[in-house]
Amino acid sequence: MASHSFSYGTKADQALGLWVKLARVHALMLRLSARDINRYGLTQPQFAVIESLGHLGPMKMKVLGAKMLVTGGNMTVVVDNLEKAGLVERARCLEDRRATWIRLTEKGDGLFKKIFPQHAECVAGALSVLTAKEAGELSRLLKKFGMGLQEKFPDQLR
Amino acid sequence: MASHSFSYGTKADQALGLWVKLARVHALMLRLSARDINRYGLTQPQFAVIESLGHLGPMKMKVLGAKMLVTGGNMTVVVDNLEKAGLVERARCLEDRRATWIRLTEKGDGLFKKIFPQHAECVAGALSVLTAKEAGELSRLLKKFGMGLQEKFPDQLR
DNA sequence: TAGAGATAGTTTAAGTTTCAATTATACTGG
DNA sequence: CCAGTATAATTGAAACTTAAACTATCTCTA
Repeated sequence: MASHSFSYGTKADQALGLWVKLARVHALMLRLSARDINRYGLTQPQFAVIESLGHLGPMKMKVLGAKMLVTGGNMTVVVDNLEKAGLVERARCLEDRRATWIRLTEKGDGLFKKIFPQHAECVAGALSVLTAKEAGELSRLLKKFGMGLQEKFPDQLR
Repeated sequence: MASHSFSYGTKADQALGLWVKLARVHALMLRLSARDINRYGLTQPQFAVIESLGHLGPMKMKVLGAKMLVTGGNMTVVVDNLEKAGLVERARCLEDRRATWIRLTEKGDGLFKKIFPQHAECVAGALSVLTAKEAGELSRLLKKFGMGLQEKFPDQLR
């Protein structure tokens, strides 16, 4: 990108270059995905909550947050908005009264079943710019990358 | 991930799986990167602006926004905050009076020169969970992915 | 050359994100 | 048993993001 000015050693340069590419692809995919989701009146994080609950069943706020790599204070707002829309509901946890169960309402479950397959198609369409082999390889590398990060920086990643 | 409940065809499933992995790695990297940047009193997007200006020199709001894949309305706020901090400044563009040049102040340039190399090291450290060969392959795939998306969905990507 | 349409940047409103502080509850070692 | 500590969720403040509306300016064409 920057064809001039600075260089901080091959390794650091490569690393930054890769990070930029990763961020760029992520931003592009996020935009495509969000546009699709918006058509159903949901935001990206709202959809992520519905998707998690739809696939894995009711779970506590904390688990939901961990699944989304999002800090706690945040889930409250997202769930608040979904609750206002009548798509999820909170229920007291009896064994641990600090905790709260979140689950889809009937309406939420209906929405999930309706829009999820369409959204999956949308993502698949985007991914079709890669061959199956490339997608497989990319998937493998991303998995190793993610696991490696979790392992190497357990503290800095909360 | 979801070991049960739903399946929407191998292709869509794989696509979603890859998208989840990509989002996860991005979130992890973003967190590491942001923690590092915060030590210098900057947010991630503020740093991105300083980095662009530091590497490529003064540019207009629009170009800055495009470089960051961010909608226009947004740059205004980020630049506002950087201007308040005395790190960048606006200057009227004489040829086109709708446009504005953004450039680093002396203070902003000093900060850039000081923190950029350290941040590059931080990113390189994170990336070291992959071998050089893997990093090269990942970089290639991400590049192809990103270019492919831009080519296939020019409209949906603004 | 005047008017129509495009463009650069700002503003506004709603949502998301993080961090830090707070509340309520649970756990645990002396 | 109970004081100290840890945990689950919420709240509040500051920043970011988007989309849409708006202002000012430019450009192109009839």
